[in-house]
Amino acid sequence: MPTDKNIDLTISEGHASPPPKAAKKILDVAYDLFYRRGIRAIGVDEIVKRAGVTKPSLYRSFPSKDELAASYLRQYDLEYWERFDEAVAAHPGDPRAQIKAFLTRIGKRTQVADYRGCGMTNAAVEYPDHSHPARMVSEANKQELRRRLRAMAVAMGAQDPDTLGDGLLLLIEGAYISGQLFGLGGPAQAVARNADLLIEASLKK
Amino acid sequence: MPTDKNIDLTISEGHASPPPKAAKKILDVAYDLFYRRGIRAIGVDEIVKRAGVTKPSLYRSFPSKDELAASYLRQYDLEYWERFDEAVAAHPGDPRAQIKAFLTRIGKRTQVADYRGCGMTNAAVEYPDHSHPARMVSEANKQELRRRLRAMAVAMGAQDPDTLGDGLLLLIEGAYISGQLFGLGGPAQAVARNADLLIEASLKK
DNA sequence: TGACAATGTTACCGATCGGTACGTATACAT
DNA sequence: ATGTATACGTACCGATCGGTAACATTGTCA
Repeated sequence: MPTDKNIDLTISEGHASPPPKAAKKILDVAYDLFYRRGIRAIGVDEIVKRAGVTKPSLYRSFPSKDELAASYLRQYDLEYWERFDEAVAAHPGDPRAQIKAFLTRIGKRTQVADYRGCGMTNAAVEYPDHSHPARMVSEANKQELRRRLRAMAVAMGAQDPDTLGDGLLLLIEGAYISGQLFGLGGPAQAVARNADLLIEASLKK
Repeated sequence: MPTDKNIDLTISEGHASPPPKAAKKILDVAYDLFYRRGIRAIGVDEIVKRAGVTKPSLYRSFPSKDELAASYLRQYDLEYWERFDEAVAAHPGDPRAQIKAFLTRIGKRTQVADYRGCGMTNAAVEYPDHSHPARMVSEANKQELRRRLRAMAVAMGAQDPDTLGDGLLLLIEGAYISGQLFGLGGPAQAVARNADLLIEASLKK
């Protein structure tokens, strides 16, 4: 079947053909609009208009709006773990400092006007149906987050690593949500402090 | 101006006229659909169909879909504080036990299939615009939650009550979100345990 | 019996939704 | 130059969106 839609947006290097420029523009615009205003709130017409392309161009690169939303989240996923790994790399062998660095960054990020939380979390709220393409990306991302946090709780020497890992996840999700709910001066700025208290209380004596 | 739409759904007692039956049916159905599937995902046509009424009936009782959504959240708000006050009343003068009771209940509630989190939180995610009627109800509810939690942190004798109150709020919001993200066996079941650890670590020595 | 308020009925509005049939322009290899 | 493939644009589709106009029907109370 020659109906292979070009979802793979890999930028071909050097001499190779630098293909679908439209697809990249579309995904960039969709990323911004979906994140800031919500997926359901944005129609494909607005996306193609802002991207300076036309609708058929969108549907040549993406099989549906739902799949475009999933692509947006896959991009979000990439950048999410980049940020996560930066915090980890900044404190080699010190998981507690890694967590603190990651949460301090989140806490800061929530303290800007019109902060919109986590794109993954938001997408899951918008699409309760577990079979929706966007939600599946979101759920996979969160499972991975849970896995990493629990592993770090083990490395920290927690009495009950699963409980601590999950507690950290709750604080993080709480920061994402309350960041967009309260705006400046909200509870999210206290996330790193509370996480550190929780860690301290969870270590083996 | 005689355009007083009947948003007040007070049930008149006894002999008084038991008016708008349609409005109640509409709000009940809207409540269920908005909560389970999301506000943006549900059209007014589906609401009136499931309620067994017609569209003009809806627009005689509610000025717009947005206002119907706000009414849904006002109802949600009422029931929310009912549940909160139940946990408080169960442990008079013992804020720590009150929190524990409230969070244990949340933790249990999240452990059912197709749990959909907090209607207030979800609405805020669906409507980033701060001027949207539904979002305004949601934000007011969360401000009140923050106020109460901080007051309870004071009553518990926390070293830094604002930080503890906000930490509890983060855990709660995290439970709402991860409850619907992870389904059974998710991190939300650990919310009460983590809250208690955090409280213990936050008290004056 | 008459008046009023609440609900129902039917039909409609313009706007927007996600998605597509089909013709055109451009690039490159031969 | 010509064929071939790929990318793009014009114009359109049916369905649904939130919302309304105009009128008929019902039940209640005076």
